[in-house]
Amino acid sequence: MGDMVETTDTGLPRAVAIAWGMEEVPQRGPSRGLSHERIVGAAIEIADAEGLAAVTMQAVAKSLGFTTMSLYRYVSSKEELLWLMQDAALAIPEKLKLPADWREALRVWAGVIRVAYRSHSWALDIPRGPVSVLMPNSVRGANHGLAALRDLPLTNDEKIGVILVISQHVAGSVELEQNLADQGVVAVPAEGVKALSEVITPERFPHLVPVMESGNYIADDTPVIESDHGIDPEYDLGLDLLIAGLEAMEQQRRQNPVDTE
Amino acid sequence: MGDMVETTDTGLPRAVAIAWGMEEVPQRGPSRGLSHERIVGAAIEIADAEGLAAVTMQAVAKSLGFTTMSLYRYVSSKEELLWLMQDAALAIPEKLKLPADWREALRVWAGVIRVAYRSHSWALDIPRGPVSVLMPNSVRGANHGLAALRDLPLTNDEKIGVILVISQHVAGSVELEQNLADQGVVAVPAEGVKALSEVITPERFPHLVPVMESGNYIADDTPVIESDHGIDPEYDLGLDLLIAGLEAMEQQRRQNPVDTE
DNA sequence: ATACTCTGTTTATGAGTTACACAGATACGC
DNA sequence: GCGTATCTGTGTAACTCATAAACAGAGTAT
Repeated sequence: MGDMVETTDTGLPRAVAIAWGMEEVPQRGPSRGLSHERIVGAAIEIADAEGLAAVTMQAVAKSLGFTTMSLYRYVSSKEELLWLMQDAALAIPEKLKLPADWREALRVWAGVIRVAYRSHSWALDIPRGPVSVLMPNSVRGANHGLAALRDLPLTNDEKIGVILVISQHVAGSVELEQNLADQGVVAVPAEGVKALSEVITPERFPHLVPVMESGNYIADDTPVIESDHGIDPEYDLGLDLLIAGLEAMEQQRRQNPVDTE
Repeated sequence: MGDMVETTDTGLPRAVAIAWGMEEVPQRGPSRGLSHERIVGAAIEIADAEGLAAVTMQAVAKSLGFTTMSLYRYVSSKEELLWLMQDAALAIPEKLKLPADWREALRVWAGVIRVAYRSHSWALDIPRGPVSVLMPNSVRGANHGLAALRDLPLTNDEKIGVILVISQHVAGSVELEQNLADQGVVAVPAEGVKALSEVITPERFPHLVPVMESGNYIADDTPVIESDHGIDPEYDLGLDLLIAGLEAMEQQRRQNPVDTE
């Protein structure tokens, strides 16, 4: 179940209302010294510089020159702040010029999302749930994805499925990239490889061992060169496969039409 | 960069050594009252029952009838315990009978991974990084994935890419499912939908709005029936597309061979 | 003017990880 | 056998966090 999400009087999660600029600014009290924008901006700066774990209410408040508790006048919990950060970090342009060919369009779209994730990869550590889906940049992203798929003979549900799958692939590959990067490439020294080879034997893992030996699966000591063994190939491969799969589906649909409403 | 990972004298991360049963049991002191297995088991029980957030060193120790600090004789940090939990939760059988046809084999393989993830979905909240890759069940999974791809005309690097992409899809869809489930379906009441419709207009989001209106994208109030609107379709769609993409790639390779070593 | 409401602050609580020092248990070297 | 080094589980305590509660003052509506 999970704890309840703070909602406004419209029934929308507060984070959603804030992100869409729908929160009513109070009239009566003293004028405010802070704003959601400034708070979220400060939090993002910290996350960029020192990682999401360094984003504490105290750190954010301090960087703004306010006390910790003052933030709670703008945000009802840290979770809410994280949602606002996630949305703000994933900036997607409202207007996006997409190529006519759907393949190209999908590539451009995926690229835009990828750039957004990569520029603030900590945003992926914040759970994406029903709240995130209603946030402005998520909505913008979905709109563009559907635009790219416009001419494909798919049902609405299928189109939504496709953009979900693709954006998940993008998110997954960026996340992998990030995790490999910041767990600080565990270069296994020669002695470690020897120890492992006593449990990872060809008899127990007949398909894996040959691949490991021929490739750079385990980097024995040699510090993995970043640019060389990045996961761009993994991103490209996945996208290529998905697009090729869609082409096949398109072919099939053209021969065997389905009511796409 | 991230903090350093605790390693043994072989240079392997301690979690890896423990999981493979390579840690040397001390000789001299009093006999041990606990074991890694019992600790990890207790932690998993808690995670299953109350979620990963409920797994605190204190909770685990208490459920075993020991003090919090006693755990640190077995595990050098909470992070290490989490890695052990992740591996133990993702139990993959060492032997797995795969169909001859690679398409079927991939489906079976993906299904096995999916079942593992689903049975302890909190395991997905633990970052998968270079350490995870060396853990026994990860190695087992990779081995089976490569077995499924045995007959495809791909290079080793491509095969690794494919199993990465697929397992990422599986992980992503289970994670989505979990997040939707435990953020407790934010059913937006009618008033909220109305508020949203003032910012999510057909003019600003021409491709999205029609889809939303025709489908069940936003569930307005009506409590979403679990079984109905699950994300099985999303999982299936992604897997279908990837497999269709691989078929296309196979075709192309058979006509235009490449040295797959 | 007066009452109401909102501001930012101070203070305090409770949960969490983990360092450190201790008393006792156990096996190894002689 | 005996001492010694080593390992056990425990108690205490330091430190970091999120956040509840009460408060004094600022600004607006009546």
